[in-house]
Amino acid sequence: MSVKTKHHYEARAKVIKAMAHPSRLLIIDALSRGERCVLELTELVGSDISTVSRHLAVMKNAGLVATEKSGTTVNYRLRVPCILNFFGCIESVLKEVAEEGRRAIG
Amino acid sequence: MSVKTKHHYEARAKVIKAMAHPSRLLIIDALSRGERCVLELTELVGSDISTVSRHLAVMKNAGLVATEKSGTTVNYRLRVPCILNFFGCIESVLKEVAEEGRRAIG
DNA sequence: CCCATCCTTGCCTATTTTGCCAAACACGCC
DNA sequence: GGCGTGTTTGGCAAAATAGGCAAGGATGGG
Repeated sequence: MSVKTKHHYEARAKVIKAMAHPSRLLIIDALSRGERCVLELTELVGSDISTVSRHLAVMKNAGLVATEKSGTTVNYRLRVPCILNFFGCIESVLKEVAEEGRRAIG
Repeated sequence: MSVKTKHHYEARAKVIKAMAHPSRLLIIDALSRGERCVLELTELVGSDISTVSRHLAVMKNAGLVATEKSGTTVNYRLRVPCILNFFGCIESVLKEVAEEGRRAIG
């Protein structure tokens, strides 16, 4: 089954790191509804276009997204849709934390 | 459904960030097979115990793990087992990347 | 009370990440 | 070739992260 070498964990971590940023999660969310070019994503994220371009480069390098050129614009799409399943689990983590907070108060 | 405020993405990112490190993935892996104390995890990870303790603190703060004291030792356990489902998806990302690499060569 | 054990925290340094601006690059069009 | 639009990259500064050592709790045993 799983081999669990140090390198293996590093490879996994690289993929997860590529998601571990608010703007990148927003981008994933947007891409889950279809392809988007850099400019569109820039408007959604609200950072400088160079910043968004770099976020996308990180995600692409990790294998999360793929690109397709169309004239002068570059369209990004999700490459492995199963990452969308993460969010349900993340929500339940947040929910647990919230409940704990509530218990601590009341 | 999902509200998608900036704060929402930050909260999600915090949880994912808490996983985005090789040692922390190793810890999650270990905890998936049962509770472990700090010392046991330290041996598995191979870093200084203070480093491991801090990794655990980050993960706890994010809601990934919970603790239970037993005498002088502190046992950590996974709090939300669904995060284990991530790994299957991560593997498929890595597999895609590997295939792409192979295509690029041959 | 003192000690040993287990864990966490303070402090410091090295590294990585993030983000912007400006410059470069790519492409289609005239 | 020159221009405009869309994207990436170089360079830099600010901030966050990681890791070790040493010091500081906490807890149970004698």
